[in-house]
Amino acid sequence: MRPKDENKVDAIYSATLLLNEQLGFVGMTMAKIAKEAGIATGTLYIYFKNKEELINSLFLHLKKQKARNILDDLDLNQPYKLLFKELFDRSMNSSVSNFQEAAFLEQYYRSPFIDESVKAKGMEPFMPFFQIIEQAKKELIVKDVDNSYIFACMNGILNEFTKMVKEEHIIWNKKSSNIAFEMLWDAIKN
Amino acid sequence: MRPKDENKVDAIYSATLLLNEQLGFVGMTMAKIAKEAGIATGTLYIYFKNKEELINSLFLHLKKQKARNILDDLDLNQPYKLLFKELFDRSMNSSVSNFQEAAFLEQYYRSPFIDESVKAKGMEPFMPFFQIIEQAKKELIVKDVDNSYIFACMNGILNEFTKMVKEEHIIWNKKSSNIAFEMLWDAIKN
DNA sequence: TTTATAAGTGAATATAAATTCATTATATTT
DNA sequence: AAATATAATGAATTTATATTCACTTATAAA
Repeated sequence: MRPKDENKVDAIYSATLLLNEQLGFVGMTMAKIAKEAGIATGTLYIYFKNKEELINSLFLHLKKQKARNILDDLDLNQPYKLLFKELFDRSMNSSVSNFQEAAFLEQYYRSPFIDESVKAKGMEPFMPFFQIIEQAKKELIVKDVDNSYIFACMNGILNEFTKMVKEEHIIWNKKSSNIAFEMLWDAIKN
Repeated sequence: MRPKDENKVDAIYSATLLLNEQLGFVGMTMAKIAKEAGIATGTLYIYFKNKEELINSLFLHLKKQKARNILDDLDLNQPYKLLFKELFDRSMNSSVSNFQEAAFLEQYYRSPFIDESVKAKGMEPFMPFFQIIEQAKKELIVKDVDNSYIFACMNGILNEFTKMVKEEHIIWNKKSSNIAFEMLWDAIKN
């Protein structure tokens, strides 16, 4: 027998992300994905049943990767402000160095390919993050508002700063990340 | 002669927005748009040269509409915090009651249909808004940081709250809008 | 009324994309 | 080294979508 070349999955994912960044889901055809990945069109169908499955697999892959980037080896025994700064920096670094992810998610969430159960599964790796917010609220560090509000502020600010950095309206370095974080912290701190 | 029925343009825009909301640009075909608008496919091509032109026209239409919603008859002679609250409420009301707009823009900005000159033209109606921020910074009301930072915070928080409201994680009323605004204000105030 | 002109139609055509499949190439196993 | 199972290929097929066009209908002007 001949084994599958698991590098190909990565190549396919990369190609898909690149094409999405450039042209969105509309411009992302199976033929172009294959060409960009350096394989034949038919080979795509050896690794994925069809386009829908390819897209949903990539979605889960990105979610898991992001959760790892943000949560792996996180030191929980530090003052909350530092902990949130750490989370903020990790999120920004992950988003900025992997901007294609955000671009992909935007398209995914409003596409005919989306699978609601897959979407829900994508949240699972982030559970520890929600627990941190809960705990910070209990200890009166963070505003006593519904989780959604905290979440909206963090996510919203993160998303927009990522875009600003990507569009080169902001240079991302220690100074700018401190300014940005202080704004976020002011928004959510008690 | 027979005149064009200008109501049809509105019907086409509405149909396009609805389809985009449901299925994104991928699921938005000319045949479906026509059917949803209650006209024949061919009629679309009387009002718009092709799909690209339809999409770019709709983009400009939405931008102008939003600028009107936010800026028309704005009372500039009030304390800055109230002025920003007014802007925040108007933006949220406009976004929430017209969520399809945000969904459309998300897809538009990363599609093969985008026309950079049209995109730039879409910013024009918002110039007065930028001037308000500038002035508030001069008067030391708002943090003395680059405009992009202020903008990222406002936009980010607005976007995320809109999504939260749309996904029914937050109910939008006087109370919740006050909480949300206080978070935003804390983020940008000096 | 009649006529001229453009709107409106939807089936037909052209184009493009997803998927299949007969065939070839390659890595394991015996 | 031969046999075998699966990966890989890319042209052919199927399916979907944008656009056109011959024709019909509605309206304004004559």
